[in-house]
Amino acid sequence: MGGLFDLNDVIVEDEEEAVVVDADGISGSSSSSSSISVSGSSNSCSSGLCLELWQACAGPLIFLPKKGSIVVYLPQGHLEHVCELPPSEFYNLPSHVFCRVIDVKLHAEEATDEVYAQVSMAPDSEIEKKFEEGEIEVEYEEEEIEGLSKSTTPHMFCKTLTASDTSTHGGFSVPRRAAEDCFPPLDYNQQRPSQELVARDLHGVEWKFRHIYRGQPRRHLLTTGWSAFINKKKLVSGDAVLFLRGESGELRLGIRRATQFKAGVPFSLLCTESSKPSTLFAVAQAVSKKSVFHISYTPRANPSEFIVPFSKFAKSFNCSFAVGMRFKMRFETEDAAERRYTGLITGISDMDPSRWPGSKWRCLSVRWDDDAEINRHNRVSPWEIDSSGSVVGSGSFSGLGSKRTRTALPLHKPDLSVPNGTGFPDFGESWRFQKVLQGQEIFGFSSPYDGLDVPNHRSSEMRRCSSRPNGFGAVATEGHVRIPKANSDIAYKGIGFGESIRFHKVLQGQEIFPQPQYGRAPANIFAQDNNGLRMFNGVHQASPGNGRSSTMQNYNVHAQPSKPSLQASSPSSVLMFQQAGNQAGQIIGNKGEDNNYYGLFGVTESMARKFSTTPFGQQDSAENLRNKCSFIVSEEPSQDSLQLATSFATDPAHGGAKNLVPSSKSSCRLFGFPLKEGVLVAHEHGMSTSSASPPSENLTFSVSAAVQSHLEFPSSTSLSYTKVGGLMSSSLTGMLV
Amino acid sequence: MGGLFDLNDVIVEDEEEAVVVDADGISGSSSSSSSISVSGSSNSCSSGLCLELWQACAGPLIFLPKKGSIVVYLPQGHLEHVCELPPSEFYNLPSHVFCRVIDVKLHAEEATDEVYAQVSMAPDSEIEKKFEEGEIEVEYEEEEIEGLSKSTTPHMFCKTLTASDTSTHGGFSVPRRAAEDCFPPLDYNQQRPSQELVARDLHGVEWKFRHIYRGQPRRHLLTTGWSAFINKKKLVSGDAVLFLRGESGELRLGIRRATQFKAGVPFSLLCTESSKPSTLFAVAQAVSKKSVFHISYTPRANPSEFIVPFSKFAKSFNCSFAVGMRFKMRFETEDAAERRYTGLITGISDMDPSRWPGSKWRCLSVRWDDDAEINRHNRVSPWEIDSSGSVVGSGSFSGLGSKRTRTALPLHKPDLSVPNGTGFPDFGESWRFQKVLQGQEIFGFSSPYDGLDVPNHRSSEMRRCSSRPNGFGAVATEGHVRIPKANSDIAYKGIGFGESIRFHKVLQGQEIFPQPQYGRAPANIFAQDNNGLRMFNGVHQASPGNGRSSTMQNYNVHAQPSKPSLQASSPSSVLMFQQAGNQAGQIIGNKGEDNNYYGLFGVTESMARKFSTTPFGQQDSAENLRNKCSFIVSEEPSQDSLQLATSFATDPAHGGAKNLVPSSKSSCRLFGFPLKEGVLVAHEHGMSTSSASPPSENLTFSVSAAVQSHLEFPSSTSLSYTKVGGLMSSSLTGMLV
DNA sequence: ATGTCGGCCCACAGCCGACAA
DNA sequence: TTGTCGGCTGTGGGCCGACAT
Repeated sequence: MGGLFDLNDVIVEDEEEAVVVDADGISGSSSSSSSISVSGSSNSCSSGLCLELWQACAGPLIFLPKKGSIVVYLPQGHLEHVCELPPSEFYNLPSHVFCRVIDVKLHAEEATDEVYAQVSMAPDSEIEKKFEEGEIEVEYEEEEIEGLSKSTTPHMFCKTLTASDTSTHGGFSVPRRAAEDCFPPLDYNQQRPSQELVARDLHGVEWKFRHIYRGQPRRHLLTTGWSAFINKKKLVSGDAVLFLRGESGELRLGIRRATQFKAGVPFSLLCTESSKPSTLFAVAQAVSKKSVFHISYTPRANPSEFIVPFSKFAKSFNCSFAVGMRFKMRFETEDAAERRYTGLITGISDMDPSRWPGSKWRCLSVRWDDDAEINRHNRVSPWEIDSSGSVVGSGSFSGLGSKRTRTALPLHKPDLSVPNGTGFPDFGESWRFQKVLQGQEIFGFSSPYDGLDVPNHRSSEMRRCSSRPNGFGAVATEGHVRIPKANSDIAYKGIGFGESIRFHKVLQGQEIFPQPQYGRAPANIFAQDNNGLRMFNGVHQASPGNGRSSTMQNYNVHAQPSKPSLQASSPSSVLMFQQAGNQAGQIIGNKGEDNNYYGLFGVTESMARKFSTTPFGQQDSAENLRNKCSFIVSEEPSQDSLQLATSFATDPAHGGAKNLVPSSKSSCRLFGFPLKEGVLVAHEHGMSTSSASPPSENLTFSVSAAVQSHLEFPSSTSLSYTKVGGLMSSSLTGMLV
Repeated sequence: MGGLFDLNDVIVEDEEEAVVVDADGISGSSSSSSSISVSGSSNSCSSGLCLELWQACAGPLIFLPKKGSIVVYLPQGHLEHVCELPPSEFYNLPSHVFCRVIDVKLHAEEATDEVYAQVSMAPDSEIEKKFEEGEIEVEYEEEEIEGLSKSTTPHMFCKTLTASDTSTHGGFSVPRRAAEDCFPPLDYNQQRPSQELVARDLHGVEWKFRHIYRGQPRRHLLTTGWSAFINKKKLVSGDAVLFLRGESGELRLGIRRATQFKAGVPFSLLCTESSKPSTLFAVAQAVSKKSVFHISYTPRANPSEFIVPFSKFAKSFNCSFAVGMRFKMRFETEDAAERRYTGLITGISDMDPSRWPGSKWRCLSVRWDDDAEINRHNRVSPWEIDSSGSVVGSGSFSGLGSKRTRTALPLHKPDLSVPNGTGFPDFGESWRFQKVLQGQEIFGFSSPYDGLDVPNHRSSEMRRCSSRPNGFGAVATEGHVRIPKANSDIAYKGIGFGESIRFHKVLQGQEIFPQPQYGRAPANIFAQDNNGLRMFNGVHQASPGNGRSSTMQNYNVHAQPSKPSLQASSPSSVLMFQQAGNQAGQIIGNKGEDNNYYGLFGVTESMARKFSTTPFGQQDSAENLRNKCSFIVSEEPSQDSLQLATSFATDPAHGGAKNLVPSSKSSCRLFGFPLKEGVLVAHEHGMSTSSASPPSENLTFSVSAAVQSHLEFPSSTSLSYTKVGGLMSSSLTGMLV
């Protein structure tokens, strides 16, 4: 019995004390839960509740906003998240609110260890305006969106508890790898090596376990102290525990209860402390007054993603979705693993047509491929769909996801060197810009469809996806407003065109190194397979051969052998094109299938392919048009919008528009350069590639179409083109009657 | 081992289910606590939470208002009761609000079994008005005020748990009497008689215990099932359990946790569910709008009696309190027993002079005789003092409590045979009543003091105790408006003089049987010891020889051998006089001892003694004056009041007053007859004593003095003397300039 | 590699009368 | 009469390797 020591009386405190820790030293004042203030990407784990542990408990798929970052707040999602009858004021909120994250505090409920966050946000009208005008460029950092757990916490494991683990009869059987990876090494020379482990939970409470290596065959076990933990935490078979070894070797201990949305009451809450401080009324008030508001976010209790990173949201704006499209989505499986599921978009319609018409919240009706699964909504939001883009259906249809796109007509480029006072060109100025416009083009919509038995609706089915009924956002312009990295302390008042001067310089090195995302490796952008040009966004974590994301796997297989000229290594951030014969675009006008959208489409992949052979300048416009015009939907088929769309495409009388008609056939290599990516490139390459490209390559064009059927205010469409300080800026502005 | 049976698996449900029961069949909708609606004196105990059990758990001293009864709501007390910062509106409430009790729902907290009640009350301006005008007569039913447990629940016992009872080592030792009284009989022929007991707690949850009679010597024990109960309820040594056998033999089981106000957190709550629905703001709003409001009353958590039965409150208005007076008060001791404590009034002042000037809430500063005791306030409200009246101090002073008194000038007696339509005389009508009044008298204040070294303040110290700053209540009239019994469904609109006709009849039997209180036995009223006349209120439950209420014990000893003419048996409801030499009265003008009252006094005991030698008619007036003029206090010494007082006493020019000046030396046997007591007497004696007394003895006199220093409205003083229908009624009404 | 089980030990809940207050 | 204690016993927590997957 050598080496056996009794831990019976050194386990943990018996009292359930509320341990409040706050990394900022400013107490969260919540006595019933632990808390930590998260500022930026600070990984400080000194107190009980550390970011990594929180994120690990929340799960890898949980998005945690960062202080200073920009997010989109979705009232509808919030409504789903809380168990509160909203006041009528709440319904006056827009369907989405662009916000700057003021503060994020991490909490864990004292009783259940349920993780939640209290997020303070300030509606940001600047961002909103810029987004509407298409001036915000989506910065792509998946790390900001997805969880940090895997990348930043090397030594961790999560095990779903077995019946044996949770019975009173014995202890906890530690998987060998996990023990070797996370626990201090044992002296295996002893007959029964053992040691005492001390791990702190989310509240900073210490738990002590006897860790022994014994049995025949040998295995790692936690014995003494384990049942106390099980009992205190009320863990049952099916719940999961996770151990996490910090940098300095200290152990963290978290739990993930089994998701129990199925049969009625979730274990956790639905209506507990974490939902208290929200009070939708306060939110409604604050949002309408553009002042800071506070929400409580309990990610595991209700998977309603009502705070979405701006980039994810914006990207979804740029993606095409159509009935019949196939897609993938990531989910957490019951055993806390991650898994991709595929499904089919069966309809596109408002979730709540009366209260939030035009909202994209769960606007996609879907049917999942594996039917019997519950736990998944049959309505999803566009941004929930895997960012790698849509997946090819059964040979009949091609969805398109693009990494970097723009929204609609008209497009213009801001004056980078001589910003005006506001940072935005006003209406009068836009005419000035028109003079210098060049290389831009307006397309009508000619979108043959195939598959799905819906007859010729084509362009008449075009709808603009207006985020608000009054249709602001009808004019989208492209600017180069940079969204600062999430963890920055950059005052967001300062991010106007003044900053864009900096971009001017770094743009020098941009050239043909697009999208170096994730900061991990240079991007592999273009992959051409037998059928045409494909762009990948392959940042899925498919373990080769496990068959889970076989579709993506296949794309990788296709892409890699045929890699083109550019330096390419990791499959991150790759746009994906699909060859679909000569179909110029896919428009599914599935009239009436869902309640109030007749159909939805964007300028599709094949359209882009077609334009990809045009010379550079025009190319860019075409690409932008394709991207920006996706998701053009309005509530009713309107002759106005139809006329506008076709007039852009055909009427040369629109000021300067005729100059923008694309000629044809150029490389698409310069498509989709977010300015921020340029910055990243410059940083990564040390500004070393500053000279090669011709001046025109420094330009970024975008096209926005003002298509608005409800004319609550004068919609304008303008086109302008200006060159200032070596940078060309274009804007198309046209008055819509 | 015969007779042993295993109950281990039939104990109780392990799940802590919320059992909601409602005797009305209308669910209380509270899922976290049991509830029952109490209507009137319904003793229905069919559901889990029965009134008797609730009252037993609350304790015998807890007042539980009844639906339909009249109570006084005291905002200051409410403030002490809750843990809520009151809104400013709350401070605008009057210091006391007369209310009709609309509904009472009994609850018990699910987690702690803490009993609480949710009371709905409606401010009743009629009652308020009538009270101010002195038209309301205090009906005396102690049962309404005190708990019902003793009188209505015959088979019950309460035992404070010993260390052995609560240890895991053994079971619960049942006192023999208790077991025999409450439990089904055992078959004592068996060697170890045992049975299974099933008892339901406040929530209706069943608990099963093995009841065995064993050991040497034999004793009753609860074994199997007991520790489960202890553990579930988290009972510790010092807490008490109580068993209660209902009519149909079913067992009830309640707990009374040890009071733990001493060291910080009371076990129970301070801020739990029961305090939620109050929200002082809502109360403030409702009261100001005279609409129904709801409060939550947790009697054991905080002994703040902020709902007082009207009779108790009104009676306290009629009692004299003066600095230096000795008094008794009942308390629950730590072992859940009842005990009287005595103390000395050391000051009379506003508790919160700025916010509630003139409020009687805890207006008495007291010093307790047994010093070291905590748990007791050093400020008490007048109505908390034992209803039997004050107790004689250390030979220096005698307080006097009278059963039935009136308030102030002017007083009049209603027309018993011709009720007016409203049931209440208005001011004009009071003149009409004056005609039929008779036998009433007004006394000035001539109040020599002795004891306590305060110099000659006497009448100059006289203050009117105005319950509201504007001094309503300055004119009090006497009527015979009867407050219906609490449990009655009598519409309170109908309680006018019509009913008082009844009094007319029962008054016949009134004669000299005063204060048959508690409805238990004929009253022993007068007891004369060596030093003089004493009146007892001896309804304490002093177990002889335990030394707990030795003072009262002594009084009893004194009283009984010398009982006077009246039939007297139990020591209930006995007025007590104390001979204090020739000291005519005790007026302590302890100027400045408390903040804004210079002093306070009523017509004191010695005054009454002095008058007790006068012939009957005057006697009665004197008594009434003493009672009614008690608590005459104004914020400042006023010449007006002084003049008035002395003029009453000395000026024979006041109409009829000279007739009423007490001559001297008569028995005090007729002092202090509340009309209601007359009723009770009549009931108890079956109207049998209707003839013997001379006509004058059938009269009831009362004198009220309108002594108001702040003349916000014309104070009036009138005196009239009338004989109507064999009843003499007098009223003095004089206009005070 | 690890989930489950039987064997075993031991702490403690809990029933008993003895004893004393 | 009843509070506390020592004695006794049964239950179940919990550590162990065996065995099977």
